[in-house]
Parts: sequence; structure tokens; C-alpha cells
Amino acid sequence: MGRPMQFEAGEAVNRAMDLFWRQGYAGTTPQELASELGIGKGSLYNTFESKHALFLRALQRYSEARLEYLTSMFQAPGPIRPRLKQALTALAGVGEHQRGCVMVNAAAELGTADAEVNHIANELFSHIEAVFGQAIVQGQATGELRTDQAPDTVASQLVASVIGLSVLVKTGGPAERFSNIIDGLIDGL
Amino acid sequence: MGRPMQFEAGEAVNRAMDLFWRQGYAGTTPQELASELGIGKGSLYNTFESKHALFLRALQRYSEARLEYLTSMFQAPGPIRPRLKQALTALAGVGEHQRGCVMVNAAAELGTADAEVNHIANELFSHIEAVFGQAIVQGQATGELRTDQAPDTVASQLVASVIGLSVLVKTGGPAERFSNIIDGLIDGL
DNA sequence: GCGGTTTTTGACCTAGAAGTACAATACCAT
DNA sequence: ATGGTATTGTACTTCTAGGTCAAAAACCGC
Repeated sequence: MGRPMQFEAGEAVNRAMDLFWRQGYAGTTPQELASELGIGKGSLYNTFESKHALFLRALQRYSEARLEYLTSMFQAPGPIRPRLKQALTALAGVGEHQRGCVMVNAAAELGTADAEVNHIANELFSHIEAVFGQAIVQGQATGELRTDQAPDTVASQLVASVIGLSVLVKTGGPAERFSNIIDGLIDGL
Repeated sequence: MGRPMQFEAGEAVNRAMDLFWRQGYAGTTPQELASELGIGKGSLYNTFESKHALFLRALQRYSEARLEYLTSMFQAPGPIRPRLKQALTALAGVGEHQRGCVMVNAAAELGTADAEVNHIANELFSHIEAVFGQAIVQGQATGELRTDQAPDTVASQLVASVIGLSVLVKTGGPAERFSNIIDGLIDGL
């Protein structure tokens, strides 16, 4: 019982993620968060323990969404290269928004100073690496990809590349350049 | 005439760079900067217009140092691969400090919100890309490297990879893993 | 040593970030 | 409708980041 909440916590986390994505952690104030969520600051702190806690939840939400997207993409049938290309493009954020990847931004901004952020980032990166690894094993098995490179190594390289791309995307530049890089990466597999 | 400055501005910028490197821009306070430089806050603001201005100078200093290092490295004679490996290792910050690359951190933290930082980052990245490109052209000419890939594309890929690596380094993990990735990259050239 | 000039120091100021308190509100069960 | 409970909004508090200022200090030329 009691008064019912006038917003959905899940949706609020999504919106918060979006704002953090645009402005970074330090660059986002509680007041802005409350406005963005269309609620008062009291509700914000009543629902989420702190700005930092909300940030962590936003990062986790991001991880989930990304991983869900990735796994669904690689469960679908079809040739591997186009799917890899699409995955890299999406992860690096090539296209519309010039924001890069929240997790990369978070890792670079808070990095060593924040063990929890670090941990979440590590988890996402290694999960992505695992998904890439499986895709590459598959691709090698079907003969679509070269077999003279260890899948693990290649997967690590792809992760590094996609992270770097997301930073480059954030600093700006023609989207065409980024798809060239991605094409080159895919061709080399 | 007038009272002589009791510290060297150049050295101060170096130390400031180091602190920003460790703590990020938002995570570093003017008080901390002053203490680190061994001066009072008044002197800080008397010499540098603002925290932001000092940050920009620190980033520029970093760019200069990195480019100087890189060009000297590729002017030296000898086989190309070991030198590329060393360059990637140094740029990504593999080894001792777990700090990644200041410029990458800055780009990810302030990114789109700060045009000046963006510009400095872009300049550094494209200079590095140019140096890589020349090295690869050279390596192809001497027959050390494969010639079936456009040097420009390869150079872009290396830049993306090294940026990504610096983020991974910052989030932590065994240094061995990173040298494996680098070895893989070099082998593919 | 003195005047002019510049630097240094540390106290001071202000704005806004992060979080709290509390009265008002809205619901449910009875 | 009424009591109990939980949420809401906003005013309030605290603290610190970022920056300023005035007085003391250190130098140079004369």
C-alpha cells in the first residue's frame, strides 16, 4: 500500500543512462537527472540510493542491452561477416549519435578510481569478447574466416578495435572513415 | 624585474599532466594541483588562466611528448616490427602505470562537450596515424610487411586498436594479455 | 636602500552539487 | 471515511570546487 510510484524505475534507469551517456558522470547533476526523469529530487533519492548507485544501475542496464543485442545477432542465421560488421558498427556507435559507448566513457572517466565501474566495464568487455570468439570459431568452422589465427586473439583484437573506434567516433570525424576501418577489420578475418 | 617566479611553468605543466592523468579532469581540484606543484593557489591562477586552460596545456604537452617519442622511434634504423610493437606498447600504456592514455581519457570524459579538447585529441590521433602510415609504407617497401593492405587503412586500424588497448589497460587485467593482442596485431601486418 | 614591479600566500567569496527533511498527497484495507 | 503506509515536491542544509584579492615578500635598476 501507500502512495503508488508515479514513474517506472526501469524506464527511469534508461533515461538516466541516456543522460549520463551524453554528459558523463561528473557532468550530470542530480537536478538534471530529476528533470530528465520528470520527477523531483526527493523521489530520485528515495528510489535510488545515490547518484553513484543510479549510475551503476545505468551501466548495468547498458551492459544487458548490449549483450542481448549481440547474442540475438549472432544467433540469427546467415553469413558471418555482415553480422560482424553490423555488430562492430553498433557497438562503436558509428552513425547518428556522436556519443561513443557509455561503458568506454565511464571506464575512461572513472577508471582506476572506481572499482565498481571498473568491474562492470570488465565484465561487459569480456562478455563481448566471448561472443566475438564464438562467432569466429563458427566462422572458421564454416570456412568463412581464415583459420590461421587463434579465435581468442582475434576476438581480443576486435574488442580493442571497437573500443578505440567508439572513442574516435566520440571525438568526431566522418562516419565513412569509420566504416572503412571496420571494413578493413572484417576483411582481415 | 619584479619578484622572480619560484617554479618553472613548463615543469608545472608536466606535473599537472601527471595528476590529470591519474585523476581525470573533473576528479582533480585546483587545491590538489597547487599542492602537487608545490605552490599556492594564487600562483596557480596567476600563471595559468584557469583549471581548464592548464588542462589544455597539459594535453598539448602530452601530445608533443608522444609525437616526439614516436618520430624518434621511427627515424631509428632497424626492422620495423619490433619498433611498431614498442610504439604500440608505449602508447597504450601497457606496463607499470594502470592509467591508459591521458588523451583517450580526456576525449572520453569531456568529448563532445569540449570542442578544444576534442580538437587537440583529433590532432594527436591523426598525427599518430600519419606516423604509423609512413612506417607501414616503409615496411612494405622493404618487404617486411604485407603489401595487400592499404597503408592508410592499416594505420587507422592501428590507431583504433591502440586507443582501445589504452582503455582496456586502464580497466585492468594482466599485462601479458595486452602484449598478446599487440603481438597478434603486429603479426597481421 | 629605495621605488617600482611582479610573485606569493592564504584567507576569503560565491555558486552550485549532492543529499536531507518534512509537510502534503495518494493509495489500500477495513 | 479513516488509519496506516509509502511517495512526492520543495525548501533547506552542507560542503567543496573554482576562483579572487590584498597584503607581504622578493627582485632589479639606480
